[in-house]
Amino acid sequence: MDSSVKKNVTITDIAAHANVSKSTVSRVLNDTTPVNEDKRAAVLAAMKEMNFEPNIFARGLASGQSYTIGVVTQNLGSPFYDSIAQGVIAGLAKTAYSPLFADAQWQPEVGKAAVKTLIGRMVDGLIIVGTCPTPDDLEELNQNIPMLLVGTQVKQWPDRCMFIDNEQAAFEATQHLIELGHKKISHITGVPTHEDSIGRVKGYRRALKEANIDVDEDLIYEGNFDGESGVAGVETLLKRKKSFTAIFAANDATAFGARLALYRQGIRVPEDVSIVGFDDQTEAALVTPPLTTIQQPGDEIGIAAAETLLKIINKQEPEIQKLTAKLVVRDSTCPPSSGV
Amino acid sequence: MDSSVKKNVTITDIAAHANVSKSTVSRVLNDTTPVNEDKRAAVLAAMKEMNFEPNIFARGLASGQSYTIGVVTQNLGSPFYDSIAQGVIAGLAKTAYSPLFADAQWQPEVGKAAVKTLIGRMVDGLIIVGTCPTPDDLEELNQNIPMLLVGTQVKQWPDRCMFIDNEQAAFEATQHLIELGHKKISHITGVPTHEDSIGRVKGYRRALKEANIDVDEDLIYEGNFDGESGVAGVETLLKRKKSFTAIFAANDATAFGARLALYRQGIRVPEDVSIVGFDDQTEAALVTPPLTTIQQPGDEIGIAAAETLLKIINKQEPEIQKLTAKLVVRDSTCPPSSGV
DNA sequence: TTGTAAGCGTTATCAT
DNA sequence: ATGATAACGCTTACAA
Repeated sequence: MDSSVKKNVTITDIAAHANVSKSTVSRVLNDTTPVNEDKRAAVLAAMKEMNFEPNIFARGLASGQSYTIGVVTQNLGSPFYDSIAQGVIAGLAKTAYSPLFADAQWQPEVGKAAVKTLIGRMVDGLIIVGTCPTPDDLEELNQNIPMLLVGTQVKQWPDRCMFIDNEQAAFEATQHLIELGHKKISHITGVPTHEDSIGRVKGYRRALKEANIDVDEDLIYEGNFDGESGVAGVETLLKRKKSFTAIFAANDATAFGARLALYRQGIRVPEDVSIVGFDDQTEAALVTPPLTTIQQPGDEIGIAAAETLLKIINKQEPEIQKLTAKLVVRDSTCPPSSGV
Repeated sequence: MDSSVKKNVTITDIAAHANVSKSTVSRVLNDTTPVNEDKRAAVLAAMKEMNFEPNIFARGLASGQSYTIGVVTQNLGSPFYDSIAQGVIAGLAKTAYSPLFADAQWQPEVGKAAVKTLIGRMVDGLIIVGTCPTPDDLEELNQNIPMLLVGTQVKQWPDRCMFIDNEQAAFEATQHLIELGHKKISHITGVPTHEDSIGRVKGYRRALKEANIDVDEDLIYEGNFDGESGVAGVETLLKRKKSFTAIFAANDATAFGARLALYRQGIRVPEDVSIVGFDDQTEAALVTPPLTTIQQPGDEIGIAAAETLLKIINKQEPEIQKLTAKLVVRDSTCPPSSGV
């Protein structure tokens, strides 16, 4: 709690105080070479007494290490990605590393700039949440710096991606509906080009196929992961006059939107139409009716990502954990009745 | 799309390429001294061509500045605080500064450690989201480093806090209900000791008082800002057998919880009970019925905070903007009928 | 306006 | 095991 604004204490000061050379001080600081016990003690004492704190810039400049992890986020306010970011912060909290954030706004250009900034800041590794740089850029990156893609799947880098099996999860979501007796199941997709979305569509189709239910393309609506597309999806479906008794939405936001559109038409959930979402964001348990959804543990993913990246940085075996999503059944699904 | 992995480009390289000295390159980089237009152009061209990115450590070491802003967050997954954090990222995006995050988990101890880490990393300024260090710690901090508290109000530092007028906003929320004809209005509070919560309670009381409605203490339930407390609040209210026709919830999450509890009891919203929330988080517009709430622009607050802090750092006039919240009327409120 | 050169506080490479 | 000393990349007097 000393306030003095005097010059910062440097290893040179410590060296003088402990009667050793700068190098020795550096050695005890980094534990890189054996140092005699008495000298080490003297140095440690001096450091304590003088309240020494190493200058991270000098350190970084000289060593090339920054003890900083760059995190590229997508400022879409998506609760899932937010929770991943929070997880990364948590995962790094007890380590010597700190997370440095930059935002890509879902734009490859911006993402590229963000990465550039981060690299300019000499980050020791990169966690890219929700993709964004193009595969080419990624390829280039991956050779220069330890990197991990999180919350999404990029084919090119199976061992550098941390994601859940979207297809399988979507399969289970759809299967849940089928087991309840539904046959006319609609799917409102996410951004069609997004890997996650593609996987979920696949799972949906596979579940239907395995149950010998023909896929009716008119029951599939191409959305974009946000609430509005859920609203639009239901409105379109209704306009098409196709009857359906259930909806599998690509994520919770979409599910909320779909539920709202049904509400406006006086169509009951789940009595008339069942809904399954994807993400299990906080609100899923609070909406009416509480939403049956796929639980995707964003924070755990973030924590695991941080740990894994640190291992990669320290040249340990990467060991990508396979994170699993699971179905959480709440009140938005039930056996079909009339349908709509 | 050049891929070469060669050594990083330094100002020395740029200098050579542009036929000037290192100093000149530094000058155009920092805009600190006039430089001839042709040389400046040559330097700029070289920087672009060689894809130059200044090394932040070298810079920091030489100048004492880090071009880094420390951001202390509260990992509560609260959408409001998340959006502030996103806003800070956005506000810093186009500047030379980058945000360095650390998490305080709503614990003063952890917050203190977080701040220490950040300072050890020589951040040029500190943005503390949602408070956490104790006032004493803050006092000490404020003298050593430019600092801004965001999304909350701490009496001691009126000119270092960026927050909306909670009392006024709550007043308007309650007034809206009163104008619709409600007289028996319940309030489910946030964390009782939290400044924001205290302000909202005050606004609620003032609105009732100005309308000559007696405050019924039994209609006030002490919650804690999360969904569960909304559920518990309504259950308690119902158990107390006090009738009420409207609820003003301390935030949206609480409102969602309250709405769910009512739903479970078969009590309709808004026909039987109107609800007003606070925050206008994304889901507020998607729940059923869409929630009338106070719109608190988290991202704008974050952006403004970043800009303000930068001004403080650069010794310009602080000029704390007074950010305003406004009522967004949706479908969860209507004139009272029977009530419950 | 521009260039030279001396730091900034560490780490890393040599010898010793 | 320890100590000089040269980097690391940039800023900043000080000269010119």
